Amino acid sequence: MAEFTFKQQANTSLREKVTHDLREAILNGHLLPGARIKEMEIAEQMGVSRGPIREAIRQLEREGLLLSYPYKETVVADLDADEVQNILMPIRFHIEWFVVKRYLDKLDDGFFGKQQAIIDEMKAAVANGAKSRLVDLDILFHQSILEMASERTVMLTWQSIVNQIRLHFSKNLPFYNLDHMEKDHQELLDAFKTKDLVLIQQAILKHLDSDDNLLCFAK
Amino acid sequence: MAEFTFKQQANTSLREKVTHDLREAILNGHLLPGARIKEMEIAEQMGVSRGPIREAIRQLEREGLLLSYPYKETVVADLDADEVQNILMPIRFHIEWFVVKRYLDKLDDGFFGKQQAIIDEMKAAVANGAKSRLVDLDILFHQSILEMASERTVMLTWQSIVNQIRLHFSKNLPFYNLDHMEKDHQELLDAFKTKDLVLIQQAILKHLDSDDNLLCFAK
DNA sequence: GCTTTGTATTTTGTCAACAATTTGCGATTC
DNA sequence: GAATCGCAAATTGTTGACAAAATACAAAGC
Repeated sequence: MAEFTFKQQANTSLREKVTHDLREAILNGHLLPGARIKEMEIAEQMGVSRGPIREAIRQLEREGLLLSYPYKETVVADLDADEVQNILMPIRFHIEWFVVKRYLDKLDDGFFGKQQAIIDEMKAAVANGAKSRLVDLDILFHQSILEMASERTVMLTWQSIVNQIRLHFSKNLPFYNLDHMEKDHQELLDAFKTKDLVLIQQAILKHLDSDDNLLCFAK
Repeated sequence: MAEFTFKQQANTSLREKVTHDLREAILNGHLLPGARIKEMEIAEQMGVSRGPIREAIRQLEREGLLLSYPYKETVVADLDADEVQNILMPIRFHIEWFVVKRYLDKLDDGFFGKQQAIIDEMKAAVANGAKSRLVDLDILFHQSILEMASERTVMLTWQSIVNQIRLHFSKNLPFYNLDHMEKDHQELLDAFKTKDLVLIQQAILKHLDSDDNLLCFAK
């Protein structure tokens, strides 16, 4: 039996907690696109000084969630559905394909089990109408693929797009037909299980397309 | 004739100047990968306080040039040539293709003239052996394509990869055969001039490949 | 000699005050 | 009454001081 060890302490700085809370507020729709971010207001509400707030703003600006105009104001960004579909989603597809191709040998039963558990929870979430949980599960499914690689550039690229994708889906959830969700991801997972790169590529491409088609107002 | 107007004042904050100078120091190789960034040291050298330095660090972290470990240190990132070639360059290709496809009507003589001027300067730079200028010109050529769109997501994505690409090329310049440079870009521009999307796509794909093949140690 | 412990130093993280800039608004002028 | 000006308030930008954490290193114990 493995010897007992303590878990690593979190050791998160205030800045990271602020970034996290501010990000969640945006993703959960408590701060809507166009809403002005006043540093002092948020600092008081959180009970911290403006320093960590400002650093968080710089980070979220890069994540595409905030727009900052020097000396003027910073506001919550608005996303263009078309840009998300035609720029960010294909980038996600691309890095996913890169990782799967390169780390094919890491596609083991442990991985498949984890993915299957996510899909099963999707099924439950669809049944319960737990829509926001579905968005999280979708992100989780795709992120866990990328985490196999744990390559810096992969994760950095992912982080620079993931929250825009998440916000887009949260915002447009009413326009999506969620019933497909479980089936689409199951097909993707089944393709992974074959370990056949041709089949996997086809499945990823199809997954991308299916997302596209679900968007009612797609151009 | 157009009426005379004054140019917009720069109105750059200290934070932005610090970010710029720090970025240039990294791109010009004055701060090598692994080098530790000490906030106080840089603040003293620049004659500013640590606030703007810290905000610049947050930004450059997101640009992939710095790595920050909370409560410990931040160091200059090292880039994996393979990741740049297989992740970042295809992303560049992708957003370029997206922009050209969508803004085909903006491909006018003014645009072609600007691009031709860049290529002409490439020719001169190759002749003079002005290598670092060549890297700038390559970036400039591709950036001016994206600037046609002035779409937020396009520019944000570009900014999150451009400096990694620039650093990669600066670093690996000795391994590239620069003679191709002018010819490759001329082919791309000629394809744009046809306004034929099939030809343009072929040219972009070929351009991506040619970059790939120039890399002597490519896997 | 090697490990462990305590301590000084260095460095990062946070804060609260101050400066610079923008914005809102009322007074003034034509 | 519309435009301009000047001032006050609000907000962002910057700073220097203080707090917390990590590191380096010497001393103590085995």
